[in-house]
Amino acid sequence: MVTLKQLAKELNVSISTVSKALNNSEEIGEETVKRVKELAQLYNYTPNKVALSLKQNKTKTIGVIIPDILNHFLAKVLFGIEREATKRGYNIITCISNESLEKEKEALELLANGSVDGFVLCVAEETQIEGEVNHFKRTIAKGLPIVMFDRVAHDVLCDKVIVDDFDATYRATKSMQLKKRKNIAFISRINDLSVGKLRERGYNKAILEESNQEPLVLNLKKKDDSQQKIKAFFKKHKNIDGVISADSSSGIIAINTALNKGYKVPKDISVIGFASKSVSNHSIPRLSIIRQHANQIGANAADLLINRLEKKFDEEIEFKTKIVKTSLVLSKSTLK
Amino acid sequence: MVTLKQLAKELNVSISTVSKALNNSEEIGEETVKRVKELAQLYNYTPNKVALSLKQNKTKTIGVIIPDILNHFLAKVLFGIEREATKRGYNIITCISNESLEKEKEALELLANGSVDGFVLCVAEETQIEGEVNHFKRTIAKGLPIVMFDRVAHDVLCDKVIVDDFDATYRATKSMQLKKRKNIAFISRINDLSVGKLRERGYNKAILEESNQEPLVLNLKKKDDSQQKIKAFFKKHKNIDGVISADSSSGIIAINTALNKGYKVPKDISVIGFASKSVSNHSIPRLSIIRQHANQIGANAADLLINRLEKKFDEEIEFKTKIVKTSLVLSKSTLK
DNA sequence: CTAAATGGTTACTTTAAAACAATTAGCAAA
DNA sequence: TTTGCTAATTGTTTTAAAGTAACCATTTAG
Repeated sequence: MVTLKQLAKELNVSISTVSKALNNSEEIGEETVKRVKELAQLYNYTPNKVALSLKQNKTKTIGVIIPDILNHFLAKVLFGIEREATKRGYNIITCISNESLEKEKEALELLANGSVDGFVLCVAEETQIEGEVNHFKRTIAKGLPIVMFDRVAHDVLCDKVIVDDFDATYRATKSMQLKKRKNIAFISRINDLSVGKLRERGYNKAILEESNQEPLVLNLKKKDDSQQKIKAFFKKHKNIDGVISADSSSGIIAINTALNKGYKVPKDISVIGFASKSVSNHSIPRLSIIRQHANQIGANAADLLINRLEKKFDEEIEFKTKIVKTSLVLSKSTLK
Repeated sequence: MVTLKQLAKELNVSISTVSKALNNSEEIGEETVKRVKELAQLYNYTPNKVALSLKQNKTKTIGVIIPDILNHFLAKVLFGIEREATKRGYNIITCISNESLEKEKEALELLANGSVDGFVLCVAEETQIEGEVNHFKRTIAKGLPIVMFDRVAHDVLCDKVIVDDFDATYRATKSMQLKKRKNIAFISRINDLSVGKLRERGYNKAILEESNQEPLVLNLKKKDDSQQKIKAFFKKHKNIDGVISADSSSGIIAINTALNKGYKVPKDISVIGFASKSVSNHSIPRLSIIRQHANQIGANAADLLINRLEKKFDEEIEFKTKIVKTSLVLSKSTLK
């Protein structure tokens, strides 16, 4: 890598002349500017990012902490974050908390030593279960803004981007009720998460609004064999005619299990699930999905953070909570 | 963030005394060391990463460029890279090339300005199609080592981590032939990729070793409706009794399509596909998979890079190509 | 001789370490 | 006992990493 120093030496001028010439300062003569720029081009000079960061006390880098990269939704959000960040001239440093509070803490502390200007993160499962928030507060107190997405800690003052989880399942359930479904079950593998609970509540509300319906919920654990559990669930509750699923796999597995047991989908059982378009292909008929627009969530989160990072000194920005609305995309796993 | 300077001022000693005391230098008195360490602890001092990077001319950061984060395999490799890197004290900066040559070039150049010490990457599809490699060579010439994984550019001298793609499909096909399958088809949505081609060749070899068998290949385009194409394929070739799939979705869709058409799986049609364990759940019976050990691939790639970064000046390490062997994990979509 | 034009010096960001300086202890000689 | 020297101990100064920018210096034109 060429440095200003080397260019200066070769041109027989001072370092600052080179710097100023490259930054189009008025103080440097036209001729000199030209000479400098030509040599810089020749050697493919680019300012050293690290020196710049040190001098300007900002890194143009965002720390992203996600609990699980294998979660398709989170991966997609990451994609959205990356794209928006890149567009605005930022890089992202990614850490994976693996749903662990300890790792989340470590990642925050590791990157809060000048490596990044701020954080975009999704709270780890363990953190949510234990209700721990001090590490977030400490980071913010250090002057590093945080934007939380999807799973958020409500008692931390920061920007947030969330999904209308409650509404989404409420509306999905309602839409099934409109088609005369009377025994709609709710299947979830994310009962420990804040969003999982919200989704269940949305479902519950819709069910309880019908005087003759009762909630019927199957909560799966991470280690459970979903196929078996769902199969047993269907066997126990023979009158199920609809399924709302809260995570990206349960819906698909529900359809396949129902088909396997001889039910017709959607005639006998209608299914709607939180999932992405690509996963919806994994069943025939295709799963009707609640799309979360993960891309947008990521883009919004990055946007909020960068806006805060680039605000002028005098302006105070209030903390915003942005809700990205889900869309119900009906495919053939539900009757039109 | 507290700096050495602030500590030094408060302690009435020089900056370097503080620095040395914190680094357990022999040159500083026991008493002073204690005083310094106590204050540093009190203020929660951590060395500024950026200043350290500048001074030591290394960032302890790896640039990771992946073509597609929504690809489950690639996401899993990223996970492996992240874990290994974290374990060895490195951070990763992630860029997504979106399968585009241009973006890949940009990412390389963007990060080659001192942001990272080296790269771990998977070659973008467009790059493979166009056979462009100069941007890689330029980066290596700048002194930034590259490790390529999965899709690699063979005429670039660097460390590589690959999968035994050819062998994997060869063995999978052979295993079906042993079970008396006579009309085994090959379905792929990644025909443009080097690995896709290798997988097809492995299949071809096994087929052509049987005098009375002919290759039967379905290449899907990205924009195709896989369900429809596969359905049509089955309709056209009614005697298919086995399917080998090269990508993570086709196998699942093949099973579901076969079931939908009334075939019994595995009795009438046996299916084996490249896929991950979690996806194999998306069919009943579960898809028999060729596991690529994406985690290990990532860990190996990070390992190779870090070893090279941390080598002593005098030692020359030869460029290695590590092959991570796939495992054939048979589930109920194939007969035992 | 002054002022505009141009470019150089120096300071600053943070850290580490080589080189150097100051202090003091210990010991020997007067 | 006192002086002087060496060497160990302890700490400071300086340099270096790459960059920007405030401030200062030189040159030349008018």
